[in-house]
Amino acid sequence: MPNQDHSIGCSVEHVLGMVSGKWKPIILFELFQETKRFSQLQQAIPNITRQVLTTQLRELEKDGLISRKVYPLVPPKVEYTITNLGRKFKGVLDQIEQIGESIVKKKTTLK
Amino acid sequence: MPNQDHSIGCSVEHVLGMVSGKWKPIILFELFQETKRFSQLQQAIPNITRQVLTTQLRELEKDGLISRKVYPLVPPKVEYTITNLGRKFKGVLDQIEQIGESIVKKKTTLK
DNA sequence: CGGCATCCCTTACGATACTG
DNA sequence: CAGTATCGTAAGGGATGCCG
Repeated sequence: MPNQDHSIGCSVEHVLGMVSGKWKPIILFELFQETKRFSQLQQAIPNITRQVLTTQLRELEKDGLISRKVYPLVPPKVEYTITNLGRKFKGVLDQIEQIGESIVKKKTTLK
Repeated sequence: MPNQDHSIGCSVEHVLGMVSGKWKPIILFELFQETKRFSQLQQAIPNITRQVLTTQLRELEKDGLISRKVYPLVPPKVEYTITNLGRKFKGVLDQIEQIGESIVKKKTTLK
């Protein structure tokens, strides 16, 4: 059943929600570069608490955008890697970034 | 000052917020097609209350994605039109829609 | 090191009733 | 027709403390 109606809008809403967390775009930008440990993400993103970082990572993992690998060591070591699905969002976020720049540019031009 | 740090993530977050309202993508899809009246949007989007539709439209207008034209008539007539800035989001939303489809396809393949 | 449990606060969203 | 005003609820995010 091909959808012509609002199931389209519905799926868009769902996918949009996958990257709409307050810190998710930043986390993804970090992981687009390379696989990183939890502590590396904490350092790369100051102002985020462990609790919130954990939550956002869990959601990204649940939605299949990143994968989580635990090394059974003491002390613990956990690595987060972008998945193929997660990589598909790079184009989207880059476009959004460009729109952001065009808005900033327009603002400065106005003054 | 060219930004290498998180002002990038910050602007992305801001732009993302512009389209992250629960109904905003749907509203934009409607207005990508053509200028529409308030009542047309209501009919096109069942399940949305007037209050919420009004709020989302006001936010889209405030962020410059749509423009609002009031015809001083009785009964009132108000038209909403996508702006140039708003049109820039078409590519983003189309990409997101494609990702959504790829996810749905993968799910059915798994079963 | 990388969590989870708990509490709090703000915001988004929604239902309903009234109005120029 | 196209709103505003008011109220209620739920979710997202944040601060802090404990744990294997």
